[in-house]
Amino acid sequence: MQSCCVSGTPMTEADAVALAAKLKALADPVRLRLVSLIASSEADEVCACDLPVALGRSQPTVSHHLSILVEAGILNRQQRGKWAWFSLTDEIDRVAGAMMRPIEAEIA
Amino acid sequence: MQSCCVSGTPMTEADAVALAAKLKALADPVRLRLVSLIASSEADEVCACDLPVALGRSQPTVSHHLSILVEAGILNRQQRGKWAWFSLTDEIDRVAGAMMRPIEAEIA
DNA sequence: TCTTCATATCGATAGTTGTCAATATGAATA
DNA sequence: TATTCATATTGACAACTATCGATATGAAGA
Repeated sequence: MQSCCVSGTPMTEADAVALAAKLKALADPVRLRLVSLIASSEADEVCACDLPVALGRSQPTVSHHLSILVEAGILNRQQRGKWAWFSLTDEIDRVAGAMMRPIEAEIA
Repeated sequence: MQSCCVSGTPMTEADAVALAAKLKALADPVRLRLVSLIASSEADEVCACDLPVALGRSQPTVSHHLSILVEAGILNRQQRGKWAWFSLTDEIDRVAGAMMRPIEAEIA
């Protein structure tokens, strides 16, 4: 039994479906860069207005990806004046640290 | 800036593509259950022969998912006699521990 | 209210994915 | 070598996805 799985019991079908949904929301290069842009930004948030240029995608495409991340509970959306600002949810902020460090180390 | 991203530099496009590929390999309920079955098994490996019943999928479908996980560097394949045995790669074992521990701690 | 502009939604399209039945491959044994 | 049986591959199909141009929505300011 691997060190990760203290319980010794395999994931249920329902748990697998739930976790797969979250991973699927993250498993796209544009969405990973969105999360990464926010996580590495000075104020921990970004304005949607900057993203089409930053990501090299059309405005509808960026909007599509943002809504997927919000839907998955990964991003918060906040309207401020004309602009929409996005930040990481608390849940993802907690998980992200543990996830990204070893994976980034692996890739490097 | 979030705690996860010490560097303060957002992910490059190439890094995002590479990480997305790994996450995509994991972002499926059947494949998560495969990984989970192996990680929680007594001997840290499973025989392919048991998987169609365990997962409720056809033999070709299971074979398809196994090959995706092997291709992504998540599973090792070892032929022993007529049977094929699958285990987690060292890389994934390391990452899995880091990923799952905080998530399990969260749940507990 | 009317205009402006940021963002979301719609509609379409090309590419990808999960699934299974049928078949091929390949290893052990008689 | 011939047979058996576990696994992989093929072929097909329905469902889903990333993308963009065009258009709608909705908020701020004139």
